[in-house]
Amino acid sequence: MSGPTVRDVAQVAQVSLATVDRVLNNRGGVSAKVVDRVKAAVAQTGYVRNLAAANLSRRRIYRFCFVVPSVDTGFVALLNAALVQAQQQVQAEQVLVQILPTKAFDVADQIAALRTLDCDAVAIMASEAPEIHEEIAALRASGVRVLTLVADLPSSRREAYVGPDNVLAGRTAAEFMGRFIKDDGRVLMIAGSLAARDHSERLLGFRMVMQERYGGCTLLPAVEGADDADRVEQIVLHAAQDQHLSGIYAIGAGNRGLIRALRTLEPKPTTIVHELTPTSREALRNGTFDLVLDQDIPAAVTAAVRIMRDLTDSTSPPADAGRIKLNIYSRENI
Amino acid sequence: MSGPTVRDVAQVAQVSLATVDRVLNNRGGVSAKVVDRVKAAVAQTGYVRNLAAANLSRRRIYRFCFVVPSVDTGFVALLNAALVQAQQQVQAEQVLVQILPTKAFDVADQIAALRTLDCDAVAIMASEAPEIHEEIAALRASGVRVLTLVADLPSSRREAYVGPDNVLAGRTAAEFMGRFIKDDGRVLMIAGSLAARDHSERLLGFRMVMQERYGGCTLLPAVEGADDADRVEQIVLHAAQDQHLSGIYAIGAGNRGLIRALRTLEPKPTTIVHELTPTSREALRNGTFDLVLDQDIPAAVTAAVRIMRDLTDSTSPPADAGRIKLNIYSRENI
DNA sequence: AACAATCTGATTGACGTACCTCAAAAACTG
DNA sequence: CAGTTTTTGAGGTACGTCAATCAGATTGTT
Repeated sequence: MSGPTVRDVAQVAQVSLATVDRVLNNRGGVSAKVVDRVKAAVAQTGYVRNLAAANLSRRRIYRFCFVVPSVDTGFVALLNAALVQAQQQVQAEQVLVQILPTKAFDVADQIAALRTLDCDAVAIMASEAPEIHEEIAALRASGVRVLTLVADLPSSRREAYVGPDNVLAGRTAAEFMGRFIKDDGRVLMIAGSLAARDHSERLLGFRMVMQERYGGCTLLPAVEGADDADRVEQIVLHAAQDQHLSGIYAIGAGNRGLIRALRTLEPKPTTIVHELTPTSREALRNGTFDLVLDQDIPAAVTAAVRIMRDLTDSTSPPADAGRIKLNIYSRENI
Repeated sequence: MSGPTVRDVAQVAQVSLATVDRVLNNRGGVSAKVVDRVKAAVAQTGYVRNLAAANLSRRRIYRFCFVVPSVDTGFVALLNAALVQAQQQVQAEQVLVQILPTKAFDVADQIAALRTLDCDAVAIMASEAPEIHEEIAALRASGVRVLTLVADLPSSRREAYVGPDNVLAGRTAAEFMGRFIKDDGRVLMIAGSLAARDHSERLLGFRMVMQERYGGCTLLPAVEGADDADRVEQIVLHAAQDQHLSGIYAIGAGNRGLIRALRTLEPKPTTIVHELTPTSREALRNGTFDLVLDQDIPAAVTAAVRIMRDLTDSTSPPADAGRIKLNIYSRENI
């Protein structure tokens, strides 16, 4: 009834259980001839390792850690919620997930957090800093698998990145901006920080497509909103005071300020923002925002856990495993 | 090192292993007092059933079946590919997935297929017909769990539906159609079949939003393309021969014909279609199509398998488990 | 031919849960 | 209080794999 087991493979290959085991878990000490015979038997019988039994026997416990900044934005709240949920989902599979909050933008605190780690793999959401790179290298050296989350550190020794393609996100935003705007006017871009790699990549993509295909629009110089609502509000009001704004592309957080500013503008600029939070969802529904680009956070967490497991097992994860899809939300499909 | 086991629970609750087992798998025959004590012990120790061990011990094999029409459209091809992939993914977890192709639109053949079934649960993609409803009822009566895939049969005795919210899909299409069209002109809607529930629901949603918010556009009466390329081509050419078309919403298959027709039209109507297939992807990339709405087929298959497992285990799946997200693709994010 | 080195077989005991039996204990029944 | 029913305990086997040991067989080398 059940699928073929190692016993069946052994029988077909005409070898002992021990030998099959040696081949399957490549423990070595088996002649090439026999290896081939066993592999052929695996193919012939259609044997697939019973994961449940394997994990049980191995009694492996995966210990994973997520290092995330603790700031009060909807995005981080969603991320934490997704992490807690993942925690519960995987605990039945002997996977322990630890969440380690760090002070945002505080490199020293992040380093300290990384030093306390005791786990098989860690996913880091951190800013770009040489010290962080060094710490990642140290972790790797001590056998911990490291991946970056949401914001990549490509030049570090991290082994994988889980998050969206931010250039593509920017390009997509531009494509819709260009099609939504009827009058060719001025477009304002607000980033959280130009030093944040994810933000600058989005800007880059946005600019590329706007210039390529929607040259009628005038791109104002990009401004930093520091993910702060008040700051964002001021920026928008200032940019709109002299002349009409046709479009706003808000890359970082601080959407509450953006909404406040938009209430005073008439006609309302076409507004595209990132991350589907309760705030942006409501703004989308009532027409304040025209489009929300969202990285699917639960999907990212799931992907991260899966990659961590693959890395820990030393089975290289699929190349595109970390690419998180970009979700596009209009007022109709939230 | 490892998490708490039944043994720990038994010790804390001051009962035997057998009693813990009776409580955990509610086999009955345990006094209320003791049940409470065991449950408290579970809570106290933080015991979580080790799924690997449980499945292993149970040696449960799930046998699931997908009944899908075998027509030569990109969508069905993608569905089959997703099914084959799912097949491989879950076989390590002792889940056997069988794929049963049926002749499309041939109710007798579909009935015959359903009669041959021997499995725990089945996902059906079938047309609406009283005989199918009866057959579903018969399956349910014999203990098979039944769910519908992609196209729902809400009035049947199916226990779940996996697929997108098609009204919402139509509404979303309309939202983007309205925003993309600059001149308020005539919009053509092509369905595969008006009798197909998914298609008619999309039409409904599309019409609602167009009339509600984009009243400037004129909606032509919906036409049936029968998922056939030549037929679709004729429809478009005919609709465009007298007067300019501003927009086309293509609901079913037959996109190759649509592309052929669009080549002859100048200026090109804003075109929104369903399903991201190699054909539609290419058309999106080169600007022939403006937007593609896609139901994530792999996600649907995964969701279906998960629901089948939940149903088979008699643990009711989450209410929204079958709702498949609608993916929106522009030329930039494919 | 003797020796080492390499390969292979046979066997065993976990891992944590499910499921079953049999007997003993406790709780009711009249 | 004897008899019945319900509740609990003790113990075993099985699931498929991993990991380890030890003995035996097959090679290759001098």
